[in-house]
Amino acid sequence: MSPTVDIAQHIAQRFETLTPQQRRAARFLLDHPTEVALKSMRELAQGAGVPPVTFVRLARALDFADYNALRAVFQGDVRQDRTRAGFSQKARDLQLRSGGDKTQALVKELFEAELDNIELTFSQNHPDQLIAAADLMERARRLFVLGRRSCHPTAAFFHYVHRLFRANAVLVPDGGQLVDCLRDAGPDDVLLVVSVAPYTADTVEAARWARERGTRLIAITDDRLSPIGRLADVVLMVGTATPSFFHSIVPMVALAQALLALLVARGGDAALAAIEASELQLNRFQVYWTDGDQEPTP
Amino acid sequence: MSPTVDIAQHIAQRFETLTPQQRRAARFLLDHPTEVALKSMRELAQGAGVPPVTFVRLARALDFADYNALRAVFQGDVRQDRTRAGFSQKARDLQLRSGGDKTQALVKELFEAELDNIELTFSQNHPDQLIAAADLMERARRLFVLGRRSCHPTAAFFHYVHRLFRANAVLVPDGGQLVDCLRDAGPDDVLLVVSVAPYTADTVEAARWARERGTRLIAITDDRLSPIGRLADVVLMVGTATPSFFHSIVPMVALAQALLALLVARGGDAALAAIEASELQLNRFQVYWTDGDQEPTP
DNA sequence: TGAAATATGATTCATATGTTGCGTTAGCCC
DNA sequence: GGGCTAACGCAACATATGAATCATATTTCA
Repeated sequence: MSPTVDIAQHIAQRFETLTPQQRRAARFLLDHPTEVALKSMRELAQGAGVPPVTFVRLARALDFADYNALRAVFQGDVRQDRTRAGFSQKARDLQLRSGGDKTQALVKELFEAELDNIELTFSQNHPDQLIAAADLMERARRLFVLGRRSCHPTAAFFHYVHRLFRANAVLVPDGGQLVDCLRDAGPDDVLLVVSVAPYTADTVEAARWARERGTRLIAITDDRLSPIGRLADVVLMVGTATPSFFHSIVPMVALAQALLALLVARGGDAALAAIEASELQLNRFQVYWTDGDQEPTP
Repeated sequence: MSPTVDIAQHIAQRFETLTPQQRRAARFLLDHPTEVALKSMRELAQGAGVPPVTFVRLARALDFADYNALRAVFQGDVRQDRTRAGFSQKARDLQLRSGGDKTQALVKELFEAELDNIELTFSQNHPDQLIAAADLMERARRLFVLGRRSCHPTAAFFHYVHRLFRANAVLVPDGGQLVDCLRDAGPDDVLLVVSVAPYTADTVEAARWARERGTRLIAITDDRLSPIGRLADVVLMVGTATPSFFHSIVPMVALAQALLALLVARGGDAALAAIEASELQLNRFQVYWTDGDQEPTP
């Protein structure tokens, strides 16, 4: 795990306790980790739009002896990344005909952005975090799955597949009042929430509600410091960048799929048996189209 | 190792002209490029076993204005490596390899499969096909969007975003009878259908129905020869391979997003104005959460 | 060998950096 | 509104840093 994750988690945990200016500085740290390693405090301060002293206070607030100790973490990351990753770059060429067309260029960019998103998603989330999420979900009495608006499809997909091998998932509908669904959520339950900026107000509310009730929270989100990221027991990060006007949900879907795969992989025979039963049922109800030369792919 | 190559070559060329102590310092630079970027001259001097001033003299001997200019080269390398290769593939490979865990291997495979899926998707679909699909949709009176079961989230997402800039899309609900929705579909309408094997029976039916009525058909599917692929005016191909037990919907989502981006890019000012109106409306209804200390990062 | 030229490192200096102290401001509770 | 606490930022401080100076050591060549 790139250790930036550690410091990021630490910052996220303490984020509530930080003062507004310190939060601004903290955001800057996470947004520009390399600069932190390289530049001086005063330079960073200028970039972040805060006085230098804020970084000193931030370091202390995060239990570092001094600012140098904090910076040392970021410098350590740089060293590690460089020694590990080496310096070469994977040559990636989407073999689009060199049309020179603007539209073709756009399409190419769109797809490269998705590749980057997936890469980013899987580098930002150490398998241990996925495993931690799977742990929580396995032990859950009920698993509420929540995603509003553009995030709802991801939640719905997760729920659909999840129900193939386990019956305790509840999909919170996209319309209507959340509280109707979450009213009796308790400490034995888990809430999987999917949300990226801009965060829908009721999703934030739901996260707080869950937190107050002791319900464990797993968040698929784009900002550790967002209200949802801060509250979550497990944060799974996604990048949403794209040349399009609308954020990408590809990384969320990819994460959701990875979680599902993990759950089944760990669920063993019971999960497999459940899946088999689901398939039988679907076949029995003639859900799928059949043809002479066609056979149902598993 | 990319741009460090430049400085390395430069040093190699001048190496003969350097004094013995400067050579020692120069060797140290090339052996520890990351440290040069991070540490102070004095610290390096200690590590290299030369007095600090040697680095100043070395910088001048290499035609740099001062030591800072020399160090800036190394810092630039760090930045470049991190932003571009940075957290990417190779680092991740090594990370995962170091664990040796089976679960980690699974996670790695899952993500690599998605990368392959995206690449495959974009190599299988020439931009012209996306453009053809966009053409059809633009001219459509109504645009029916259909996806059953696991493909429904993709359809729903497409519909949600599409409605932000155009009002003529109709999402066929996942439950219930298709015919209720498509009854009056005609030759001026377009049906966007998302379906991969195993094909749900009613999706196939819907495709036939549309075809009979003269409704144009755009298919996001995994097989050109499937009943849906055969009937479609435009086929957009997706790969769905994954080590998971369930097929991946990531490529469909990526395609859907690409289509949306194309539609907006071609929609011009009208589309942008519609999006703006949508945003205003959402803000007005206070859909999104707002925070005081939040500010747009530069 | 001896003188000139070069190389080297200790010392010093001006500046940059991280930190501290203190006065001011802003928010909050009674 | 008044009193209180927390937050903030300016200015001063001690230290660290890069560079200049100069004396000494080493090399070079007659």
